[in-house]
Amino acid sequence: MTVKCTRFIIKYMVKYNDELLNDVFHVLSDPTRREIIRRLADGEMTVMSLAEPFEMSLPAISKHLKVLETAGVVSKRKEGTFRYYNVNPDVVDRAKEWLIDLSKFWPEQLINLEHFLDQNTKNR
Amino acid sequence: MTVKCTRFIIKYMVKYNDELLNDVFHVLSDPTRREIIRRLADGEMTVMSLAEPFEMSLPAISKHLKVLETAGVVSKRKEGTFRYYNVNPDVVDRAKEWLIDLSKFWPEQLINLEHFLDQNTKNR
DNA sequence: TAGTTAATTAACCATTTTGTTAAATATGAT
DNA sequence: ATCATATTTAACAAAATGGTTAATTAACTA
Repeated sequence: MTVKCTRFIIKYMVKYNDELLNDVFHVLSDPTRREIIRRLADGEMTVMSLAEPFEMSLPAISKHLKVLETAGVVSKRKEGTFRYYNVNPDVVDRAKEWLIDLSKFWPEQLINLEHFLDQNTKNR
Repeated sequence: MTVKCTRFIIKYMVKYNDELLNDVFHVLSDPTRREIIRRLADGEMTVMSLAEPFEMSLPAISKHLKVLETAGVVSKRKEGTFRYYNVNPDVVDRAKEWLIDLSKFWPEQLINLEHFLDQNTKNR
């Protein structure tokens, strides 16, 4: 089977898994992009309707969508002049899995809360 | 109870929860910082021992630790000339919770995998 | 006191990020 | 062909990021 490459494929079929995490976490560090992802979880949307609740310009949203697409977090489907964006849950879930795996190694929360309070009462 | 303020408290007691997520996800977008967090999950460490496996300079590590500390992801404890860094699991877990909450609204994975393949075979 | 060690800060630099406005592209409708 | 609509690209600017080396601070040690 031949697969026409998107940015996503080009970037991640070849390289380390690390970079996918870099990009997905970077995607998630912006509140606009988090909101876009949240809304796409309800189903595909056009750029215009995605942009509607935000105060920024359309090109700004377009750029965010490119960041999301490059990270593999969304993909798009053409229909006339419209682009319908979809989220790719499996890609976002890599970040979730990383965090879940990490938390398996947490020491008990209570001890750490203690530590934290110590930090914020005694020391600089 | 009076609490002497750290960067963390100053920043987040007052402001939106959104900013905590911005910062925690930003922290996680860097592989050096992810590795630091991973290693701190095994217990506290000094800057020197944290820096040891990395190829970058000590000040670079110091900066990463400040980013981590400002985001509330780690805190430190003084002992002589040493600073022992600890991870604050509860703060990292906010990111995990956000992703877990999000994934409750995912449509079924299969349908989205289909979508994804469509994207990468038919369209530009 | 002088020296050593651990860590941070300062000053700097290249690159990336995130927004802007204006122009370009592409599709559908008249 | 022309026009309107949806979206992207270009060109630009300010700020943030992530690294460097050199200098500074702080605590212990001889």
